[in-house]
Amino acid sequence: MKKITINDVAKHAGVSKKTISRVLNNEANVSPDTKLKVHSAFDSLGYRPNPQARALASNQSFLIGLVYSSPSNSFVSKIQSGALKRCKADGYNLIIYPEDHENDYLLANLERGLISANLDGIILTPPFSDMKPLLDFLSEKKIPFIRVGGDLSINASPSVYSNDAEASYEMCRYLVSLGHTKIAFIMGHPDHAASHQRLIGYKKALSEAGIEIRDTFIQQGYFTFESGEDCARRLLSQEDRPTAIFASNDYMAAGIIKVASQKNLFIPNDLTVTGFDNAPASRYIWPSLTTIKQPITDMAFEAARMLIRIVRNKPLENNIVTFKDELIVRESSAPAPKVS
Amino acid sequence: MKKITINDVAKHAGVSKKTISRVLNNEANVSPDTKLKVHSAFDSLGYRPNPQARALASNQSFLIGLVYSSPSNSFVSKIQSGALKRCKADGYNLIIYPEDHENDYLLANLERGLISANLDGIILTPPFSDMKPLLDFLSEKKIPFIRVGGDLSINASPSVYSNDAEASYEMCRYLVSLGHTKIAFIMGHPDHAASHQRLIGYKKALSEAGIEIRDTFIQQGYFTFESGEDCARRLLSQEDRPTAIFASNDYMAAGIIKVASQKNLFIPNDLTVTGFDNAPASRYIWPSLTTIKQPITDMAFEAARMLIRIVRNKPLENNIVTFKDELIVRESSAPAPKVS
DNA sequence: GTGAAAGCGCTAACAT
DNA sequence: ATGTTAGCGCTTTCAC
Repeated sequence: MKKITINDVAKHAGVSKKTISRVLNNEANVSPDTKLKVHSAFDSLGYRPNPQARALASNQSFLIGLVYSSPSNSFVSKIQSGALKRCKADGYNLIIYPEDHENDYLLANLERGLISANLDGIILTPPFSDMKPLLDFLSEKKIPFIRVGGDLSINASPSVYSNDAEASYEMCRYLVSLGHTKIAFIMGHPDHAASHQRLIGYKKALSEAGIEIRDTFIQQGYFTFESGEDCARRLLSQEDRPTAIFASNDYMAAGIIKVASQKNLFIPNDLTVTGFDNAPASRYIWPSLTTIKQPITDMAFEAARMLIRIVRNKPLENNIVTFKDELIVRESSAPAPKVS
Repeated sequence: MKKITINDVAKHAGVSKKTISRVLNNEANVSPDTKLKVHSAFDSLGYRPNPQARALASNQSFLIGLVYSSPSNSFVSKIQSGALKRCKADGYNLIIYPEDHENDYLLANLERGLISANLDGIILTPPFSDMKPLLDFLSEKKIPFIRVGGDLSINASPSVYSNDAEASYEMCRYLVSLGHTKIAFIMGHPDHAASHQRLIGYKKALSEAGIEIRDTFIQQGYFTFESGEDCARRLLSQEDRPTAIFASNDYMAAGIIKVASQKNLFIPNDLTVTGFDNAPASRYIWPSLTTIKQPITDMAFEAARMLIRIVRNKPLENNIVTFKDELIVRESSAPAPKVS
């Protein structure tokens, strides 16, 4: 079975191969009549254009890169599915780059990998969306990129963004509304800009409510289950322990619940625990977690859409697109216990 | 900044471009001397071969497809990272195809997608590794593929495989050794061959232990948290309820734990619950799950390795490679309660 | 051990 | 509205 090429189709349809190419690329200036002929030739021959040949001739690769760190499987899954949906619809393939952002040779490896694949554009997710050297490198090489969830103050390039500070603020307002005043906060990995934004929201909400901010109630976590356990142990062994703990992601919140259960604290009656991200695990654990849902899939979809516009030299409607987070109340939060 | 091509390098090194090509592809018949010259030309010019041009000329795409359904983020994550590691090391890019295996147009869509990308080979994971029409289609089109975790009886093509029946058998033997006799089983999605294998292991272990197999103790689940809840409700409302429930994956086991907790059953003392897969959630929930760990990452790595050998027409050492699963005992299992 | 010429399957630029 | 020519950057074939 020989491979069918554009020449075979041209012969079969009785036109030049340039005309075939025109039909393939939906260019103007093809009569409806010939278009029909060409399409029927496609069908009867079962023709599939060779993407590598197109790529070479048109100096595009139709390849988009997606760079991410993988602390959370659910985040990765959502970001992939959103980006993929848009890419496939536009005829692009998605190449994934899961990278350990703490690797020393990260930048060199990544740069080599990205360059050698000859990508048309790159989607950067946290914490890569905030790595200035990487951003500068891509700019210099004139490789189009888009940032997802980065810090807007770092770089003026096109970004898709969700307001972490605001979502965190909303969560804390909710906790305050339940009557909590001893609210602890577990930070995310410091390399992620979002971690700092979430802290800002926490502080703002507490200040506005007239609640004193205690340093001992703010613990540094790293987005892992184990770091959540560690922070919980430190928090719950304090003499005047918090009645609510807000963790910067759901895995850390799960760690808190484990430690609390081991200490025979009943959740949510003895202790309110909330998370961030709406990971699948937030539904699987018991009690299920009150958390913040970010529209990650939609954000990735939009990021891919914008990137493809950039690649094709079409103007962007907006350089920054913002998405809204949502508070999801489940079983792990309850009114503060009455003071004894 | 102009793109540098093989011609620039040839000029710079004072050799023909064929020689450059030889060095690029590690072919024989290049003197060490010229090889050195060429490499230094690479460095000083910062040359990166254009993958699309190589692809076109050599009639390869250096693209591997990975097809999977996504019931479990952790499974997807492991399979991706294993396959990716091997692919990148060999100069291949991985294109992901997350597909809903229950979609009516699945086969047509998938076939079109796989063909048009011009992949060199395809990695098939469950339940796609067992879809005979798909396997036949790929064989007919002479697209190399490898199956991961499929049913060996369906197709004689190269496969990477783990013995689900045996792992399930081992888990049940463990439950029996704890003194359980009322052991229930929650099946996985019936489209997955592994689901049936796991049932076989369950039946074998119980029979060997002289335990009667009760139909009411075998429930049909679908690998989702919710299906686990449903099955648990049916199981735990029975008059003579089981003292141990073995779910075919961890998400369903999490569903059991939730339902049990709501019924004030204390795990593991009142009820033993075990899962399968060693998903991250199995550690995050409380009590943590006794489960089966499959070496998914290693299996995917091996699958990619074998596939690339096939693509390159190198002989396979073994057509079928088997991996061993491992029982992981955590907190959710305990000896059977004494009969009252 | 090295090179010249041809060509992979498509698109770009310029006719007509 | 359609065709002609050239060429994308590499590998292949075959010569030396």
